[in-house]
Amino acid sequence: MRSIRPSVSRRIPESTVRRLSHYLRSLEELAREEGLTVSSEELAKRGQTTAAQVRKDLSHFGSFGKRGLGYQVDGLGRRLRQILGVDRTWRIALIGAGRIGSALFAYPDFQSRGYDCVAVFDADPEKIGLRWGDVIIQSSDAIEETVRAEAVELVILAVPASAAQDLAERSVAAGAKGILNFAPIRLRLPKDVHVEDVSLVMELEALSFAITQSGGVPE
Amino acid sequence: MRSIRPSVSRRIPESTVRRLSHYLRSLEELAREEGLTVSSEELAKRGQTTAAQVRKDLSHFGSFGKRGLGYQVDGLGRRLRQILGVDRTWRIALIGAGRIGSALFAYPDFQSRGYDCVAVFDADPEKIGLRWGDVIIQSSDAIEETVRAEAVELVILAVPASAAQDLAERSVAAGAKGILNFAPIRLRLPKDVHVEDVSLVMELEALSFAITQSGGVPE
DNA sequence: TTGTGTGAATCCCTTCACAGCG
DNA sequence: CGCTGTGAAGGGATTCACACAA
Repeated sequence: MRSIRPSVSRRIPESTVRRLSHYLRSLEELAREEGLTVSSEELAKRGQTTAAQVRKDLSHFGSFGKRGLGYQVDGLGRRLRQILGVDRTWRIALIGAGRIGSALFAYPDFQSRGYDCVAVFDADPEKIGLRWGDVIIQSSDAIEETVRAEAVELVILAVPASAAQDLAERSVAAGAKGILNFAPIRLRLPKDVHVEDVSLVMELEALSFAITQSGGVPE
Repeated sequence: MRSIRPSVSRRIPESTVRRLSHYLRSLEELAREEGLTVSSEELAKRGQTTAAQVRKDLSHFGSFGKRGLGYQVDGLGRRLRQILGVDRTWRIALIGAGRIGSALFAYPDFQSRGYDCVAVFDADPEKIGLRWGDVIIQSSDAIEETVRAEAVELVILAVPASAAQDLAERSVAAGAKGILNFAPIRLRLPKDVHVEDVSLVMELEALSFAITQSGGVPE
């Protein structure tokens, strides 16, 4: 039997993926309320984009709508979850049990959205051995072994910049395929490893720039 | 006297701003090490882009380099700080003193990069009155008054989605010009207010998508 | 000779407009 | 008639290539 997963030859830009996430979020809201179908118009309004954009985005993956009617809310939701790869559970590990790490660990949407944190690592001897929920914090030395043994696919890196590259490389060597990186450096990794950077400083600088440019700050 | 700030008529895309941040980061590293000049080549390598892109990005704001030589590290750094608007102190407020809020508050780069947190708000009566560093957590009811009185320009919103829109509107009404939004909703605000969204779920979904699409998941 | 600054060419994303299906 | 799906057009960002300055 052929693959049932909508996969695609054309390279899909990051911006499209972001919008797909938005559409999924909108569909989840709609499902909670009522409405069996949505139009691209309605999805566009909620996603802060245009109807044509919605249709084009979806068309990369197939024809999910009915002409004259719109899209079925639950049907499209299921397809989007398949497309985004969130119709399954992902095994993730958290590296860094500091402030950001602990905030992330407690983030309610992780578990509920199928991201199952199966390991936590930290370099601080004071933290090693502590129990967080179902997992016990391990030494960073155990990364290779545990990532491999637990079949961790995604790693959340919440450590200082100085440690990030090394820990990332070791995670990847042990089988991790994606990294959500909070450290303020650009990781150098094989190109088949996917990295998403979250840089608070950069976000703030983008705000500073926008406000400065828009003439709020004279002289 | 005319403005000394490099401001520009052409609309600068978000992606360019991101790269400018990267260049600044690279320049700071270079300044710590040695090297009085850098080439666009070198900046490109560190910023994960191309030399032509570096030159094009900078050319939007002026001619900062010397032909045959490159860019002066400290000089370009100063210009970039001006361009990004980080050659000054920004008064910010943190709304939401939960896990994410407290992690952000303690984030060392905030203070060191000129973001001065002058107020913290929370809705939880247990938290109101607590002292964090130099500030005392206030009730969310005080947002209008304090944002105005303290001349807060930037707000970091780290509250549940259900409260975000209201608190954002009130901050803006009191004078805030930019919002760094951690709540998983699209805020609807006047278009002269700048919003940057940080959505952990979306970042994870982007990773899931990339891994799924790159054929890691057969069948 | 080296490396910037920049028009021109290219590529890619978004928008348009409409054919076609329900 | 309503709304999707999609080729074509349009617009913006990136890349190319080279004149030119040090």
